Amino acid sequence: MQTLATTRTTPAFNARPAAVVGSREVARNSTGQRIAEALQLIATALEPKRRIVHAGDVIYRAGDRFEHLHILNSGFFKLVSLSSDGREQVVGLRFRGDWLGFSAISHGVYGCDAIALDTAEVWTVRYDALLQACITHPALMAIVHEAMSNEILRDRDSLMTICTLPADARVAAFLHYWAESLSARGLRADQFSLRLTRAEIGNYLGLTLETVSRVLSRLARAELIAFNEKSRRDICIPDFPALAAYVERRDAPAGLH
Amino acid sequence: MQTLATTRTTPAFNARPAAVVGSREVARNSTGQRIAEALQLIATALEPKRRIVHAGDVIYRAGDRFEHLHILNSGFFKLVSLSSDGREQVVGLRFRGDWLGFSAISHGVYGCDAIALDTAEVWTVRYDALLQACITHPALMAIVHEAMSNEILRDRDSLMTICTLPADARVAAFLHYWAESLSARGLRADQFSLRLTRAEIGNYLGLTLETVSRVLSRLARAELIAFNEKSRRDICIPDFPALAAYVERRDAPAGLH
DNA sequence: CGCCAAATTGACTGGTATCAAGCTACGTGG
DNA sequence: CCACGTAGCTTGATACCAGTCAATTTGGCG
Repeated sequence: MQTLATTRTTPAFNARPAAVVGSREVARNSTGQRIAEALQLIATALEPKRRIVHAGDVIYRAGDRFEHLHILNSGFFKLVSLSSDGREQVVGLRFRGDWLGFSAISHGVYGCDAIALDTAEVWTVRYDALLQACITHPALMAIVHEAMSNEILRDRDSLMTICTLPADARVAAFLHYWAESLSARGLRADQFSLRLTRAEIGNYLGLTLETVSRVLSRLARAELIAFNEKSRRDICIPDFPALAAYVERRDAPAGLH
Repeated sequence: MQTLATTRTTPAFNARPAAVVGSREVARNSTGQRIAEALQLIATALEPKRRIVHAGDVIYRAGDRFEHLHILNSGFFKLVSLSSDGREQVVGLRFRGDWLGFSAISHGVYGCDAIALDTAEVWTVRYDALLQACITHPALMAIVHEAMSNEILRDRDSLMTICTLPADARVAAFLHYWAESLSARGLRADQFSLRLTRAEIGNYLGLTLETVSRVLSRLARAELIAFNEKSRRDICIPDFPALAAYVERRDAPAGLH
């Protein structure tokens, strides 16, 4: 990895302390609070259609005409793009409070498939109704812009992870991201189910499923993670800061041979 | 590359015929028209501050307080992110009509550096003024949302390129993207200057500068591109469809050993 | 002219992909 | 209840693409 010239001062970036809270807790950290407030406002200002979907359900497909945006009130989604020559790519993951469909605004057509990873509650609003409501509720416009802005930030983070990290660190970064997303929403982050197959994780990270599997085994051997006996899709993260440090250092903490 | 299950119908995706026009022409293709109209509206509704910047100039840095959005009226920019542990990543490129700073909305702080790649004209507007104007000019809100939506789409495309294509195709895809961006803005796309070093291209694509250099040499040998004598940063694309086909097929058209 | 950044090219290395075999969990039907 | 099929996962052996290291060339500029 080589540097790109241009001298600069280094901005201090941030890392919120990821407080692990019990799974039944109401979110009380700031991010969780903001998500809850945003959902509250959406609920009252827009009266979205609510529905429950199940793992594998598709709420829109690439090519479908765009008229609605969707907000995830609970559950997990993956977004999958398909290129004209048949390459498939997981381009994003979605959690409670996240929006789905922004990328369709510019072309009037969805650009990817949105697929539920488990049972989820989806709120749906008409885009034109949203625009109307944004004019009467400036706070709503702020929320929408914030959500789009966050999506852009998150995409850049993915790009950075994939372009600059070796396989081990990529998988560690993925686990870190997932845990942090849970934590920010007041869900327990020290023990959770991945809800993605090794193939899906690999695709998302630009790796093969075999590499993901090997890395997970290695991380477990190094005790940065642990598998639940029964179901190697359920993992524990005994020491979250150690995982974060592993991503940054990109070398093994004694034990990873 | 393996498939991710989930049977599906394949949406027909698109590819606008990239008309190559002379460099002095006013844009007449639809994309170029829309960019011109958007700029027009921004100019009249917002009266942005205009200024000229030069190659290497920085219009904002990661960590700077966010108050303004910027629109590129001419020239080229790169966006560079820096991770907390010092990894640098080119996370985007910007052309005429593109906005800069969306990713700062959610945190109130810019998340990357915006650096001019040559002489450029930048328009700057206060974000709060823009929000006001969006309420009185719904068309303006549509333009802003469209721009953010496009940015998200573009990021996903990058991710797909980097995750699913080998080095040769990535570089070809990059050239394709650059040429198409020029073409959409009414600039000549069959012959242009790259304005990025090999290191910057490599960083953007998740490759080393040596690999980029080798691939460019190979593409030239295969006559998919040609270098300008003097300055190997100026390239010709004699057969644009052939380049596009090369990206999709991901194997060499006779001659590339 | 001489310096320095950028680019090219070659030789070698190493990290992931690929190919392949076998294991585990789970659901279905006999 | 068990046999069987299948999807997901693990692990090993091998291949190969791209990274690393290094030497050299090219071009821009004071």
